[in-house]
Amino acid sequence: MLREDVTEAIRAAVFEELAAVGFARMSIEGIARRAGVGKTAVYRRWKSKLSLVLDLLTAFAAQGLPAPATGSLYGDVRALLEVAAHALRHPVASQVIPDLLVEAARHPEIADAIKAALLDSQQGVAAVVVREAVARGELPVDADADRALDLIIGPLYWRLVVVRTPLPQGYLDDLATAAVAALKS
Amino acid sequence: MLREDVTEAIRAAVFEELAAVGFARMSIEGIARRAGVGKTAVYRRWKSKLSLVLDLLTAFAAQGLPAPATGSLYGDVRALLEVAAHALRHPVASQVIPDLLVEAARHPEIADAIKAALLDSQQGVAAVVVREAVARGELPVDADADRALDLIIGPLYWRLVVVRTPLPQGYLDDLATAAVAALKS
DNA sequence: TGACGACGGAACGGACCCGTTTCGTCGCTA
DNA sequence: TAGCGACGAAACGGGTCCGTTCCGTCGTCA
Repeated sequence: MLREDVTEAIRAAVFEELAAVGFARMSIEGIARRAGVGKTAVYRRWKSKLSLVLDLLTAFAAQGLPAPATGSLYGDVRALLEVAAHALRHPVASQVIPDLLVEAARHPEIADAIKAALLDSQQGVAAVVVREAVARGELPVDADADRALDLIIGPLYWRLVVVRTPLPQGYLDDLATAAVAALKS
Repeated sequence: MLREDVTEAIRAAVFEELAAVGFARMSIEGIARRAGVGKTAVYRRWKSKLSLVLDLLTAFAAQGLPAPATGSLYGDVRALLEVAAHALRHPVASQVIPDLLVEAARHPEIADAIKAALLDSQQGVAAVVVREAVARGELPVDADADRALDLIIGPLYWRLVVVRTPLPQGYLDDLATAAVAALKS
């Protein structure tokens, strides 16, 4: 009989707190405070900070990711970059994702959850894109999907999350062209 | 008249503590404990956790990074990847660097220090590599050094730090080939 | 040999958080 | 309308860390 609106307020607060202070500094008291809720309401639902975050991640994983099907390798790559750039430009996501990736190195549960929520679906999409490009004859039959993902997402992630420099006009088109050239090499 | 051996022990402890628990969880008490030193010795030298880390970063920045000069674009790119992979495979560095990058979003001072310690020197090296490749006619005259760095380092960083999957045999060679193809596109 | 100063250790009051318990309130549902 | 249960608030003892202060020790230099 837990009230759903309270549950949702807590979930939202976790997300905001994660972005604001990061997993390491995040506290149950802080979450309850931000959610306008008693600590009891939080502990009634989750047993620790970690399970709270894992719950959020698995909910996110359930969404899945649609594979693009534009009919050309360039089009598919460009679409992938668009989706990724949109996600990584989100101020909250661009803060939360790297933070959790760092914590993943210390908490295997987080590593597993992130793998399930983000990496697996991305790798799945990359596999589909590569397979279709091979079927069209755009890539050799021994093309590797993991390598493809590295070449497509890597530069964008580096630029948006690590360097954090604004992208020039047309940069995604440029990256897509470069990635296709790299894939065919 | 501060004892240099104590100073050095503290610096080493900061590095280890940073790798073990991250900047957010790191405490002066923990550093002193790990260094086998009184808190007083730390506060006598630095005024806060932040200045401690900034000091470490600027010391690191002073080292600089030599630009490769192998005589070919592929050779230079391959050499860059080798150096970066060596650094990012280091268990301590691969923990500390992403952690500080995340904190950089919350502390402008850290962002500046990282830019000076890592990004600027890398961008400088990339600029040299691109300029020489242009001089050799391997790249068009309008080749962009920032884009080059994204294409070279991005996939490697993504793979080593985000996905954290072991690299297959010959993967650096492969990445170098792919990066060169991307650069020429 | 005496004075100086950095040292490690211990303690300070204050802050924050942990996870738990108790309380009175409020909104369901029977 | 009576009862049940989730709610927010507050307090609990216990923990860690903050930045500071005091102390007794030890090495150095005059």
